[in-house]
Amino acid sequence: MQWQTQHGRHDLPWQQSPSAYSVHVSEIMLQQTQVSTVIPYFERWMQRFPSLDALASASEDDVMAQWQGLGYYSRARNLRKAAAHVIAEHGGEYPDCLQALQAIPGVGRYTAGAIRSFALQQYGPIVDGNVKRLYARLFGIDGEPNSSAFNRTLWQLAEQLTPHNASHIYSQGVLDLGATVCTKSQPKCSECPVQSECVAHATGRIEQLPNPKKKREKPFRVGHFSWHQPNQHIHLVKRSSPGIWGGLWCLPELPDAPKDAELAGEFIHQFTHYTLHAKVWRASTPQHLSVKDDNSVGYLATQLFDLNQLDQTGLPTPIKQFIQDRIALKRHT
DNA sequence: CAAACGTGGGT
DNA sequence: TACCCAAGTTT
Repeated sequence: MQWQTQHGRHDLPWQQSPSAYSVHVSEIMLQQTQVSTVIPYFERWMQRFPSLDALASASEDDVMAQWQGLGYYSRARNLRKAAAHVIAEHGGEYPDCLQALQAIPGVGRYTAGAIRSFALQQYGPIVDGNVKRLYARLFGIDGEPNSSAFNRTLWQLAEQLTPHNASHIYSQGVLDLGATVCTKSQPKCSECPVQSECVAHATGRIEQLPNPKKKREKPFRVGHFSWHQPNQHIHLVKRSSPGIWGGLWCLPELPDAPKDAELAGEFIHQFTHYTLHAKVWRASTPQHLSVKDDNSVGYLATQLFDLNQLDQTGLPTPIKQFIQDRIALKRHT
């Protein structure tokens, strides 16, 4: 806690006059996403949706457009649902017990602890990637990453070590220590306040802890999309959720390559769990059919968008990129 | 419990 | 280039 006060981070946007709402928003955005990526999104979000009420009364399309590019879009859909939930179930005031916090859509054990700590300044243990790395090294914990046994051990440590007074300073401390000193590669052990107590440092196992995750092979998938562009408009469909890019507007996805169609373009996109080879086919008529997640075909909301106002529409990043590249290309030829 | 769920930064 | 993985949650 002393280290946190002297060397921790204090100037992040969500640390300035934090409310339960702003802490909630920042914590959801920060899930699996780096601080530097989140900062501009957080600032725009708080401008556009400054309060729980503003968010609850916004349309899903508005919310998705603000989230566009951040990824893991269920976070945005859940955040909007969460605003309605807190208003309906708690009269617009965040609950303070961990169990009630975890009942909020999109809020799991980590985020519940973070809201307790950072917004309510109450006892709120947290375990995230930073904390796992820090504790695994400090206490020399081997174990399959993300196994229940490994997680159980870490949460138990967090619950024991987190103080009941000024919990927020401790929680921010372990977060910042993991993020800035006990880093994945080339940790700054000479700057670490607990170096003398660190099992991994004493036994020369910094590089081995936490244990590496076993990697799975990444499948390769082909996706077919249709391109229908009548006079400066582009035909898009709203994707269903759950499923990849759920809630975003996208080129209609086809079950197969259409017969006798002309290829408008193609691109490769890397997801965490698979590689997508997208082929985009010219269509003279709009395609209302779309492939759903389970490979079934359904009808989705469909709309023509002015090519000049795609900025205010939530599209998957590679699809938006493809459209913009193609428009620019056409302008030159 | 494994797998789904996005995108981009760092080495 | 090819990985790893980042303030995780849900199914």
